[in-house]
Amino acid sequence: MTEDQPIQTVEEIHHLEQQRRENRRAAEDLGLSPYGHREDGLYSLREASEAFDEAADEANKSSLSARKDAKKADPGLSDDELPALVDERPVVRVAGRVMLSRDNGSLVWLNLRDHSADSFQIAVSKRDCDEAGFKYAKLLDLGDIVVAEGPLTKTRTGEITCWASTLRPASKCLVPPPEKHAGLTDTEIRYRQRYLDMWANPDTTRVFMLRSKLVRAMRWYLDGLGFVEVETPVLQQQAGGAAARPFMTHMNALDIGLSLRIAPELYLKRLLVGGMPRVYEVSRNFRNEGVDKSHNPEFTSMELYQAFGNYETMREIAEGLVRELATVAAGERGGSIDAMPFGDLCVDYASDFVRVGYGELFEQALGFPMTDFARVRAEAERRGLKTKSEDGTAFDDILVVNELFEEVAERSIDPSRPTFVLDYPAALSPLTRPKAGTLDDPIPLAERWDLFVAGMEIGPAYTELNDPDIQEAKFREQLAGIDDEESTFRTFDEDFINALKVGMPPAGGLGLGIDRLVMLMTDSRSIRDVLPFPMMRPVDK
RNA sequence: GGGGAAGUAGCUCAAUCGGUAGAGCAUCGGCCUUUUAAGCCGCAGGUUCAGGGUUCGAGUCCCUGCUUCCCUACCA
Repeated sequence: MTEDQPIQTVEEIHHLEQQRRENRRAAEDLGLSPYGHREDGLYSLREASEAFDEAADEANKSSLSARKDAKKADPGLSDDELPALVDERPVVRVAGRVMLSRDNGSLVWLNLRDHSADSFQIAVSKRDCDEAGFKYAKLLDLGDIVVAEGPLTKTRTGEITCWASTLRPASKCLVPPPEKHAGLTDTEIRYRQRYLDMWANPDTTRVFMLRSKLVRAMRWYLDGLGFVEVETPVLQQQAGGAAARPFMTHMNALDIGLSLRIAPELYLKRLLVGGMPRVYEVSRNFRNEGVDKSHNPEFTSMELYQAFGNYETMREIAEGLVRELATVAAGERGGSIDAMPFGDLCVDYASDFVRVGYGELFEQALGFPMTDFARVRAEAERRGLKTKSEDGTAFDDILVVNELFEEVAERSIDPSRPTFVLDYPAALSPLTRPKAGTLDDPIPLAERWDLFVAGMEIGPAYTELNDPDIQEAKFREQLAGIDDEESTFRTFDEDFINALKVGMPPAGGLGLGIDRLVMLMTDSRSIRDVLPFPMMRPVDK
């Protein structure tokens, strides 16, 4: 095995990679280290642009032309006898990936890219750059990471440029880069080789940077409200807190089956029982379900619980929090929070969010009250919705109401106005406190809301149930298969019941989908665009 | 799950009715000290996603499979 073929044989290496390996070797022969070393005091490319000094550059240029004129007038003058050379130009050392190279023979122009700037120009001239640096400029490849050092000047066309006195490699790019103008558009390569996408398409990186800022802003906001961030188990013996198929795994030491969590809810509530008054968790959840442009098998939610709060408390927090995130995003991207672009929409986060009751919205959209079950059933059948289960038994009236609601009423919400839909039927939210005064109504209500933005469900909130007997009865009810509705629990968590028996204060709970919020704030239409590494089907080779 | 589109050189894309697979960029060789997708001259680069079928002949038509994207349904 030679140094040039550590893994593959020469025949298997693409000739473009082969060429790059040869160029790397040629740089080594110049005495340059192809993979670089520690660099202190590097300027970011943006900082380098900002460090440019117009006056110093002008002074340098006029002193140069004065010397030239003097030389022309009297060619016999020695350098010492010419007017003094003035050079107060700031000198910077920068690093970046080579995006473009224009070789004019004895002068090579490079455009570098880094995290701070998409393009910054370096001039490598035979006259002013050291010999190894100049030779290296001629044999570097697009995609290489380089370090350049030199004074800042402006070219004839007015572009701020680092006029290199030295140039050296910092890392080799052995892979042929995307086309320099059209760039990388193949979505499959963009997702599978995100590192390539990120430097070819700087907007991709900007989305991830903004995502980080948004999550930090969320933590800052909640900390300011007195919430404490906690971490609860990802590996659970029974995955509860939501209705979803979990990923299963196994622990060897204890020889037990474990699930990856589908929601942090039941553990966060245990902390309330233990006496923590306000807790939240930024939680990676895992659901063994399908993949599409708004679903990834692992996704991030933020759940919070506040002792002695209720769903109204949660509404105030959610509205303030979402508006805060919009403010951060608007500040970063430019624009204002009363018209945040999302696809064809402009979403208004500045005005008070819309609040509408479930029943109210139903009646507005359908034209008759949801308690008119005969019309509900007739309308559902007219629209071809499911009104009975596989074995022919008719769905409960309330399930049919909800089918219609999701089909018609949910779609009637103005997508450009964040909207809270309040007071869901209690039958649909078995783990929620019933709304006082509605117990004897034809459709008893629960203290729950859902927040919709741009047609997406961003998250629900509840006044939580803290009566252990009712909770236990609900658990058993669902386990018995009485309720087929999907948004229900399917596990019986005995220890959680015990925790409620110990006594949980009345509380409000809130869950927000972080990925979806980031989609809204970054104008991304697919969840894959806000996840650095979305789930992809493996490719066999 | 149902429907639609796509897959051709490293990248971005062409290829008319089924008739010799092309271009630009990148690479390689040459020229060039103020370029901006630099320019000029020249060379090279292909398992047309995979497998089967029809045909004298298939990138193109048919079948199967793989992958990606879009629409639709569902979990957030």
